[in-house]
Amino acid sequence: MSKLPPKPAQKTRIQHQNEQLILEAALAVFSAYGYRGTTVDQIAAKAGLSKPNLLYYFRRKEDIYVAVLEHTLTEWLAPLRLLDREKDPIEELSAYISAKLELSWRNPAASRLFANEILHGAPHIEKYLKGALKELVDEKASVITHWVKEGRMRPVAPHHLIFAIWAVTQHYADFAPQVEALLGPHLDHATANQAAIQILVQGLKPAESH
Amino acid sequence: MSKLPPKPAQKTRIQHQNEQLILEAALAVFSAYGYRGTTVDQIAAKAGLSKPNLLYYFRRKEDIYVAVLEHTLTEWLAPLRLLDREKDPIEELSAYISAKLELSWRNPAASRLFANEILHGAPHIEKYLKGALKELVDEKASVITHWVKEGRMRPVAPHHLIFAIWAVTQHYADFAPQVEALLGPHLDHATANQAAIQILVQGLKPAESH
DNA sequence: TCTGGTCTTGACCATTTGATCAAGAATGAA
DNA sequence: TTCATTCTTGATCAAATGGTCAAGACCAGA
Repeated sequence: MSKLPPKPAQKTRIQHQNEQLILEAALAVFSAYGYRGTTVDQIAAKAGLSKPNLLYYFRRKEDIYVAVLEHTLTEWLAPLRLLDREKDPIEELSAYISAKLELSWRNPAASRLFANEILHGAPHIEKYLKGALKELVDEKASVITHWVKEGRMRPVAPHHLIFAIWAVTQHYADFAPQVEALLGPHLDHATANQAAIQILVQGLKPAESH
Repeated sequence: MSKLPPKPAQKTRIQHQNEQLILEAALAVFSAYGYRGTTVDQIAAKAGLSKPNLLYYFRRKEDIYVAVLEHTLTEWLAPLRLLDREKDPIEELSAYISAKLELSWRNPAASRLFANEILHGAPHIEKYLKGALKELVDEKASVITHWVKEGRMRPVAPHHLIFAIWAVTQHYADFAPQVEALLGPHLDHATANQAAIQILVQGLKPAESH
């Protein structure tokens, strides 16, 4: 919650740099071991700082966690904002799936951090889920409903469609060890991308379109 | 790994009963707080035993965890075995999705325990993933390929289809706080079930079938 | 160079927690 | 009832861990 760094609203060069180091290290460690499984020492070591020095920037372990979590949420949700009701639903949803998959490949740690938080009851982001997130999702759900009404896609429960897209795309990050164990060396981003789009979107094309 | 309970292969009535209590309590606590977030005291309290007494049945905390995890895997995978290559693919896959969803509603703790384990690198079940699980999944993937070859369903990457089904169905257990926050009181099992089947399976119907 | 604020750290503390153990209580077969 | 085995627990320990603090090093503007 409180960032600590002393009085001045103005950040020092060193402050900026070290906070960045800490956030990057914390993301890696928290996402790998969970909140309770992570020690302040681990984060400090990964960031190349001493433990007291790290605690100079973030007074409590929880402050680091919250900072990393909030820092991640924005990026993670950005693609959803792009859904445009004026454009073609199939193309829009396909693009959204691709964007989410790209995030999973590029930053799996962020996905896992988020998954872990929710898996354990989302104690730090309850307000966010019921506030900003719900607002955005409800809006995009209405876009889907709009598409359905216009006959541009088959009827579907919009919220559940969004859940399905999230579930499938984040699965490749969150369950990576399982995916790799089962696909072996055959794991290919392009193939996964194509399969995900086909599975999730094929059935939504309006009846007359093929 | 090692179960401890002394020499006799024969289990006492009390042994059987207390081990059961412990496994149930451990599933609840581990799935809620993760491995590191769980204390032996918590499990003992939930099971109604003293800590030393609990450690009489399972020597180490990790032994309890492994026992619960293995105990869960079998049940969790059972529905997949039922996929029958001789029957209709759409009906078979729909039934599989329903069965998996039913598990998520009935035993979300098991789903979360499993998700947490994989999320953190699957350190305890690596062999299982690459062994028994891979074997089963490869076999069922070949069933899907068989269906495709016979033209009974559209071409699809079989492993990715299985991933998608897992992802969507388990999402309702693993991300329950998010689902509830976004659906509010509108969360309805039947609706979710219908939506999941439609989204995942609709696009797989062969072209001429509608 | 001087100086006030910023940054860094070794030493330390209190608490939590996994695990042990000896001693006693309960159990059940003969 | 007897008694060997199984079961239970209060007391205790060592290690891990989040967090503090005082003292010193460093930095940048005047």
